Amino acid sequence: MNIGDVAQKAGLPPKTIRYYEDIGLITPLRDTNGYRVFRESDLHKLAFLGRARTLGFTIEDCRTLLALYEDDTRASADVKDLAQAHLAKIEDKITQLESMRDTLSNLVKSCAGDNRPDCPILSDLATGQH
Amino acid sequence: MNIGDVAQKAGLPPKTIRYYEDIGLITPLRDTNGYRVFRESDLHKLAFLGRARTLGFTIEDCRTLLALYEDDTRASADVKDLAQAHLAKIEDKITQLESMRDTLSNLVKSCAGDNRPDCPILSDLATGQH
DNA sequence: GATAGGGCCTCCAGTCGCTGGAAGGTCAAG
DNA sequence: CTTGACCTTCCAGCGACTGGAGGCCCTATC
Repeated sequence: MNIGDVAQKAGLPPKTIRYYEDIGLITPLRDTNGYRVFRESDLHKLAFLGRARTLGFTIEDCRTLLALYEDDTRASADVKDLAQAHLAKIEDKITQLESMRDTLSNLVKSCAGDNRPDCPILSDLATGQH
Repeated sequence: MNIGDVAQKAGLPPKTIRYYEDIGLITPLRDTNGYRVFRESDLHKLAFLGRARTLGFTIEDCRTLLALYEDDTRASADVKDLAQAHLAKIEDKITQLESMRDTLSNLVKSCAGDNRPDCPILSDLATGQH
């Protein structure tokens, strides 16, 4: 398989796949013409990576997850710990964003949105007073 | 005021303030010794920027917001549009993160987290099957 | 007057995870 | 033989800082 095929199948752009090789997440073979040659196992890893990234794991987390995946002597506790830590970060981010959303939506509601200059959004930003 | 004082008052690191000058958000004066000299108006702008950033506005949004703030002939509609667009992006992000959170928390729940290798988290990443 | 410490300066590099583009080799079809 | 789609490498840029090196300035103390 060439990079285009595997990109299609894994649902990742070729650029991303080359990048993953660069940082050592995968090591496809090479044809005599210099083209990358992907085995099934490479495709499998790429799909794994794609899903892990979709769940928001960092690249370094993905590296660890791949390593755990390939180690039959792993303890599931290690995977769970990683996932739990990541989950906690996501929950923090959600909380943060929700707070932004609440403030912003109040401000938006309170703004007339007409052609006059008076604007509670700007007043709030200027003074920090709600 | 020197950068240290204004950093304290505005709640922003000196590095960030220098960066804001670099990209033209503020233009403090200079003392004969080369030190930046901040006026009240600079402090005010920095506080404004800090609050806008806290609400998640991008730097370019902040630039626009500052410009609107300083233009008495603005239409509040322009501010509101900007805020609303930003709010929509935040809501999208929240939705995305919530989906990650839900998937992840299910996976975490289903994983024993002991010293055996069997792990539904890895199985899911490997196969895309829940 | 020397020195120590803190604060300030600039400039460069790195963060994260790609993404775009330039310049060029390869391959299959017509 | 040419066209066009693919592949290659390498370099630069995104956003919003942040860290660090190397060096000047200012004040206080000895």
